[in-house]
Amino acid sequence: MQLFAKNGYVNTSTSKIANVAGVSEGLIFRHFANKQGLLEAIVELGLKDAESFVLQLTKIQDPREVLSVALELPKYLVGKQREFWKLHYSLKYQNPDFAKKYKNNDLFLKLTKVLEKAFVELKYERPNHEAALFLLIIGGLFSYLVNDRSDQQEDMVRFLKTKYRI
Amino acid sequence: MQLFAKNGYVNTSTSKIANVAGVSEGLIFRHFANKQGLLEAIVELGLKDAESFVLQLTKIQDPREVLSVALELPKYLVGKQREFWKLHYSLKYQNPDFAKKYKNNDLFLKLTKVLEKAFVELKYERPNHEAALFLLIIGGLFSYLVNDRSDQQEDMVRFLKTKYRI
DNA sequence: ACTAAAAGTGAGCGCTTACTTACATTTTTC
DNA sequence: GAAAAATGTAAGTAAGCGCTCACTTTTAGT
Repeated sequence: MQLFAKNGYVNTSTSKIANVAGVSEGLIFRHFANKQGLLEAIVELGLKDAESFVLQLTKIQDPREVLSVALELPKYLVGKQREFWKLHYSLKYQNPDFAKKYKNNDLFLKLTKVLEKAFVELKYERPNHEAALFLLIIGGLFSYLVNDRSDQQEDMVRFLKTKYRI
Repeated sequence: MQLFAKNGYVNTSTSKIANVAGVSEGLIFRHFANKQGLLEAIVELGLKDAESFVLQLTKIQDPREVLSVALELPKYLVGKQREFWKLHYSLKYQNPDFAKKYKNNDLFLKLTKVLEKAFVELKYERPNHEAALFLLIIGGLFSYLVNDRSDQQEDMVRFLKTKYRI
């Protein structure tokens, strides 16, 4: 994951991976059918964290709390698995197979529904649009962090919390 | 640009480029020092459009009109140069040289200042934060379009225009 | 018509790539 | 404790990569 995140999938050779991991190159191909298989195993592992975070969100009652915690999602996840999220963004625009698989992932769908419910309870006029906008903003916070602009991210989160009165 | 945008920089070989362009591979290296040089020439060309759009923005007087036109920026630019912006996003996470060069580009800086001025004139309480948020949202609209979700983009733009009362 | 520069060609070089294969060692199973 | 299965290795392989180079063709000025 470190190598893929740092140099990109295509620029990371299996020989380099084996070297850094301290095993022979052939072993990679015994455990995973091919290079893409290794990638998929890595991604699967990394997604588990995100899933458990969203699961926690669904259990929160207070809608303001839901929004507040959702705003912390980028910082929490990127802080915990920086390499994985860098990798995530690089793959999105680099690896067609990954992009396709990712679109079918229901993680963001779940998150949207939780946000929608919160905006309904807060009696916003158009909760589904508000949820979509909120998700878009969260995406922006992610890219702040992945691109090493955590100061801007902190500042923006603070501003958003006052703007949304949470 | 088409090939780079579709398959990524690393996955596009110079021989393929020459083949599609209908010239010999050697010619690429006579006109541009190397593969990276070809990329830079392509990017330079594509950025010109974006620059002229931002220049137009600076000439608009009415602050509401500034915001309204700024919201149309993604649709306008991606519509005009779809391949270029796909390429842009893929490079951002794939090509370190490009990412570095892009950070120093003052295009987004100019855009921020125009937005700040508009929010000052509209008497928003914290115009610089509002401008940063607006820019973040515009970035999200870009990624909608680049990832083939233009319906969502249209819908979101309409929602934002009512939300910002423009 | 001559000429020098510019534009274009394509074979091929050295190197790296993902992946295979033949073989050795360790672990599991009964 | 031996057979079987799983795990590991090292030395390959063919294909593809960016790039070079000796060469031919086209263009433009006198």
